[in-house]
Amino acid sequence: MKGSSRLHGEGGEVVTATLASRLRALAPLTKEQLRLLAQLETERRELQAGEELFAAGPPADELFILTRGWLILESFTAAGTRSIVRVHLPGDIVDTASLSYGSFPFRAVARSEAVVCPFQKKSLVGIFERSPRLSALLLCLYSIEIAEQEDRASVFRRNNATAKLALFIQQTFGRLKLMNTLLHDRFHCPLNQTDIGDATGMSSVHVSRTFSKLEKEGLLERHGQFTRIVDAAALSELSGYTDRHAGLDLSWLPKD
Amino acid sequence: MKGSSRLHGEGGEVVTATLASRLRALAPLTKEQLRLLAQLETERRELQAGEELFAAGPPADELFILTRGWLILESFTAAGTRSIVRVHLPGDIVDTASLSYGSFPFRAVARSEAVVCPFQKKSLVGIFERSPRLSALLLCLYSIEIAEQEDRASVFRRNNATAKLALFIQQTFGRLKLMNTLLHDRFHCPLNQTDIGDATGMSSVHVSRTFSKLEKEGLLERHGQFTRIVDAAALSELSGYTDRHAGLDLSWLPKD
DNA sequence: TCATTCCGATAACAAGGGTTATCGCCGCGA
DNA sequence: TCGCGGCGATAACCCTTGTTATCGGAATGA
Repeated sequence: MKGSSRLHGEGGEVVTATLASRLRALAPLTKEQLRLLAQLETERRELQAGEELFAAGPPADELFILTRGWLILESFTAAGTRSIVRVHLPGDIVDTASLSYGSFPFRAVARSEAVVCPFQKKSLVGIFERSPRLSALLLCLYSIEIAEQEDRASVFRRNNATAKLALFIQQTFGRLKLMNTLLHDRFHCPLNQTDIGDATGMSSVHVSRTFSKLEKEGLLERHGQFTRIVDAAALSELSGYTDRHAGLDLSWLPKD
Repeated sequence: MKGSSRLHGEGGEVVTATLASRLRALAPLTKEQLRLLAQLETERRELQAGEELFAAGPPADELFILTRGWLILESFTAAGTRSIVRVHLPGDIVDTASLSYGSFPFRAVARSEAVVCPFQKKSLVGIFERSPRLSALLLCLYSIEIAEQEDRASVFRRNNATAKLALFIQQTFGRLKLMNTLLHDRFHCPLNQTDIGDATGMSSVHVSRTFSKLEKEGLLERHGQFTRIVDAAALSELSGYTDRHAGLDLSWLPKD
C-alpha cells in the first residue's frame, strides 16, 4: 500500500475527530449540546486519496466536516500556477469561509483516504436557535482560524523560506496533536514536497533544499512520509511560532 | 494640518461606519436587532493619529469596534522587524481574533484620527441569547474575514510584488467602498510606503518602485495620499482580485 | 529664516530563491 | 523482468527583490 493513502499516526492509530470533539477541546459541553452537534454529523462520505470533494464554482448550500484524513483546498491562477489555500485536518470544517458564499471559490481534494460529514447550512440554524453557547463557540472556532491565518501571513510576509517551512511543520503538528493525544514528536504527512511548496509559497526544489538544511542542522528527522521534530524550541525560534491554543480564554461564554 | 491625520474621502465626506451598518450591508435587520447591536456601541473613545489603542500582551476582556479612521495591527519579530498583520477600516471589529484569547497578541495603533467603541466580550452573550440571526450574521462576518485573508495569503504565496501591491489597493478600496457609497474611483490612504511594505511583505524601496511602475503603465494615479484607480480590470488581472462581497449567499440565515 | 524630521525617488550592489534539467530510487503494472 | 511514472536530491544559472545610501521636497518648530 502506498504511504500517501494511509491514515495512521505513529503507533498506527487512526487520526479521527468530529466537530463535537473539536469544540469540546475548547470548552466543556453538556450532553444536550453534544446531541445538537451530532445532528450535523449523521451523513457520511468516504473519499479515496486524490478524489475531489468539490470543484471550484458549483453552488454551495452544504458544508463538510472532515472527520478522517487530510484534505487540501487549492486555487489556480489564470497562468495555471496552483496555490494551496488551506490544509485541512480532522475536526475542521472544510473551506470554512464558504459558509457565507453561494459557490465554492476553491477546489477541495483528499490527500489521503478521508471521511467527511456533509450537512446543510440551514442545519446550523437549529444550533443558533437552541444554544447560545454553541453559537459563541462556533464564532470562537472561526476566530482561532483567523488567528492561525494571521500567523501564517506574518511569516509569509517576512518571506524567509526556512521560517515558512518551520512554521508549516509546527502549525500542522500542533493542530494534529490537539485532536490526537497519542502523538508525541512524530507525525505522518501525506503531502509531497510540491504540495508543501504550494502551501507555503516556495518551489518544490527549495522545499527540498530547506528540508535538507533543517535536517542537517538537527532540528528534525525524516523517514519517508514521517517527520520527527527533534528541536522544537529551535524551530519556534526560526518561525516565531506560538501555540494558539495555549492563550485561550473562553470564560465569557454563555452556559447554555 | 498633516494629510496623514485626515479622515476625509474624496469629496471631504467623513468615512464612518458602525458594526450595525456593516451587518446591515450583509442582510436586512429589524429595529430590535439594530437596538441589540447599538448596545455594543454606547461607549466611545477618540484616538489621535499615531496613538496606541492597546499594546501586545495586556489582558483582553474588551473588544473594539472601529467607527472612524484607520488603525493597524502590528507585530514585531525578535530581530525587530515589523509586520502589519491587519489594516482596519471603519466597521471592523479590531483584532477580530482576540475574541478567543486572554491577551492581545498584537499592538494596535491609529494611523489617522480615529474613533473606537469599546465593549466587554460578555456583552456579546446578550446577542447570542436573544438573536439567532445576529449570531449567524456575526459568524458570517468572521467567515468573510477568513475569505479575504485567504485571498491575501494566496497572493503573498505567489510572491510577485506587483500582484501584492495591486491586491492591497483593490482590497482596501473595496472595503472602503462597501461602507461609503460616495467613493468612486479615488480614495485616501494615510499609510506611508513603509507601512504598505510591512503590510504586503515588501521593502519600502520596492513599494516605491512598484507604485511608480503601476503609475507609468497607467493603471493608477497618485496625488499625495490619494490614489485613483484608473484601470481596475488590469489591476484585477494582475492580482487575481475578486470582490468577496459579490458572491454572498446568506439566504439560509434564521429570521430572528 | 534656518535646522530638523519625515517621506518618497533613485541608484548600485548583493543574495535569496525560482527555473530548468538531470539523475537515481522505488513501486507498480504489463 | 522490463518499462514507466511519481518523487526527492542536486547543480547551474539568472532574475526579482532586499539592502544601503544619497538626494530633494514638504511640513514643522525654534
